[in-house]
Amino acid sequence: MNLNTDFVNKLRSSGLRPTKQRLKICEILFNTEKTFHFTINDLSKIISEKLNEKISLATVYNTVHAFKNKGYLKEISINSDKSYFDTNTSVHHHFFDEDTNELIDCNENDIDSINVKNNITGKKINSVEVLIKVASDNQNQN
Amino acid sequence: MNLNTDFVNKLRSSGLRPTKQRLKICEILFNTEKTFHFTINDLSKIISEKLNEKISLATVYNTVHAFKNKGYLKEISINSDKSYFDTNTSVHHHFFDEDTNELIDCNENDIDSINVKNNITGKKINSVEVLIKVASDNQNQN
DNA sequence: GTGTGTGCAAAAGGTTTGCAAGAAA
DNA sequence: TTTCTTGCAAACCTTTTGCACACAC
Repeated sequence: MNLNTDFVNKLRSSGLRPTKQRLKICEILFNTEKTFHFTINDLSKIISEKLNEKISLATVYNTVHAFKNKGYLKEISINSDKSYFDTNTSVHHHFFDEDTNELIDCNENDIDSINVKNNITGKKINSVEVLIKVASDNQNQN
Repeated sequence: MNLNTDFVNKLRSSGLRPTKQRLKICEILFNTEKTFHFTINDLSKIISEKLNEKISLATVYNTVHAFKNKGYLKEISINSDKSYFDTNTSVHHHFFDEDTNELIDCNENDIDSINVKNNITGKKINSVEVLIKVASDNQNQN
């Protein structure tokens, strides 16, 4: 299977050993045309549903963090009880639907690129994220 | 004391009973010239240091959430293990220093106002927040 | 064989909840 | 006296840790 070889190379090239578990997680995360958002919990469920085997939670956490550090995943800044990750690592922004807790990608043209005119001295900008919180039009939040 | 009366009115006008605990928390949060950022834990510490009495954690959580729902506080979207709140409820953006976990207000002129050209159908935009993550210039984040 | 990765269970940390006692209306 | 609020402890949930075993090289 070519894909598997691709993933093996991908992992190897970034110094991660291509273990069975990591390859399975690669398949789930990167073997789709569309990118998507997930929480660790989501991913854990997908693993146990799609594959008929279980990967330890600790390993899922390890792997996701390793992938994030290697730049294969992006963590999204939302104030939530859980962490959201994105398989789309390009610069883009998000809508967050407060009714459903759903994250939706912004199209590139939906927002002009952000120009940060002043930065903190001595620091380098790692990322600029825009989060647009939306909710049902007729909802009166307390 | 006038301030106290102000806070009593503020609370009453939004349907919150002006209890001793809520008034104390008002004093800490709103009786300063400068706005500031805090976590529940920060606030709890300030309470036990500044006042010589203790307010139960549950009450602090209750109060902060009540204030947030009434629009007296803003919750800031950061991906962090804790929630950050802001006594500055006007529209503004933030730097987040990943070295120190410090939140810093953007000046209004640092970023042009964001124009969201397309919204999700049937939803209303509640907020548009920009988070600029910065870190030390010579840091190599593995 | 050596070093890295996995899995389990336990621990940690922030937040929420249930309920009885207390305070405001 | 009725309703809202407080306080405590326990519960909850996500995430991290320690350690023994297994796997990759």
